[in-house]
Amino acid sequence: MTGPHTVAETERAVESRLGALKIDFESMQAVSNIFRAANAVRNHFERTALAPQNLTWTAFVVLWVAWIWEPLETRELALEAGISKATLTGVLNTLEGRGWVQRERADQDRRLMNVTMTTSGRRLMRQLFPALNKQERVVASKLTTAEKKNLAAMLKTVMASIP
Amino acid sequence: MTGPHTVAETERAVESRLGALKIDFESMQAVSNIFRAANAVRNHFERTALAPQNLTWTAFVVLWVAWIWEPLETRELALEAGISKATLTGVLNTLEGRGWVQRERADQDRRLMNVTMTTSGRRLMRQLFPALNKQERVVASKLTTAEKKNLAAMLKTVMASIP
DNA sequence: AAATGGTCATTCGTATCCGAACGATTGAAC
DNA sequence: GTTCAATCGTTCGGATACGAATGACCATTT
Repeated sequence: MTGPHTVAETERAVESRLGALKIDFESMQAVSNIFRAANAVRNHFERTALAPQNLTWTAFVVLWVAWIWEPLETRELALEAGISKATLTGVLNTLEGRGWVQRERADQDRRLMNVTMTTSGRRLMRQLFPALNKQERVVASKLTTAEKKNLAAMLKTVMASIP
Repeated sequence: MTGPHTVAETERAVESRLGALKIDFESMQAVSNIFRAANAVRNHFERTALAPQNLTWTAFVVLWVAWIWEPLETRELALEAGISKATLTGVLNTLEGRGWVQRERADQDRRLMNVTMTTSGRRLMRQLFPALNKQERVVASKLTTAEKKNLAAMLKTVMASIP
């Protein structure tokens, strides 16, 4: 995941292309490492805990949100999972096709769609979530408890800075 | 991006489904906030600095790596950008179609493909990179310089923990 | 020089991913 | 009771995203 070039090499290369233009390298490094870490961790999860069920990270997140908060409406599920409604439609097709969730049109408001887990889906998550948490422990194993909390807090600060 | 439920509510809901099973919530929060932050920042960039050119974050990263290190081979570009060779082929088709990069088969080794920027691509990046760095500054604006470095370091620690 | 094992970018198949447009439905105004 | 703006999930179009298979090419061995 990490490229072969060092930070210093990159800064020199940027300066040679922009001259005197001021670039905030601390912000750049902080942000780019968020993306690198997210990709690396995501790939690790898909290769380990999620591989036996051939699940993508997104599909797992949707399944997890549905497991925790069911029954819930599609728009809530998309918001909580952090994906668009359009994406959720496709993911739900996948998950429903494998028999892990169910869609039902709401009685009161016929526009809404209620999502619930199936028995098979609940059984899967009871086994899968601890397995995934074990991998979360692995990727965070070199951080102290205080550092994990600090990391989460700083990332929340970043999100709170987005207009 | 952030869901409507609090951390405490989530932990209660997990415990009600797993009973006595031990879950490492600190690791879980640290990891899940990496994903949330990455998605939020990515969406912000695509809505602001990248919107005028209708560029995705991935396409920008590929363009950036090519700009800094050109000429370079496809496999190096994929490694440095953090995507697979298969994905890169599609992204390069997009970027080459818009006239920002060029592909040329290497003379010595006919298997290799060298990627270079076009004049139009270099002009774009000279304008686009400072605009993006401005947005990086925005999302990191509530962190001190020391915190930015600390954040980057902890994320590198996470990546180094992946087997 | 023919065979072989390795490496390269691409193609294929499948699954996300999103914005915009769409049809169905709702609730309120008149 | 009928317009009408708002909201729901889905569809559509285009762009990622990856593993596996593929065809081209290279270097080494026979």
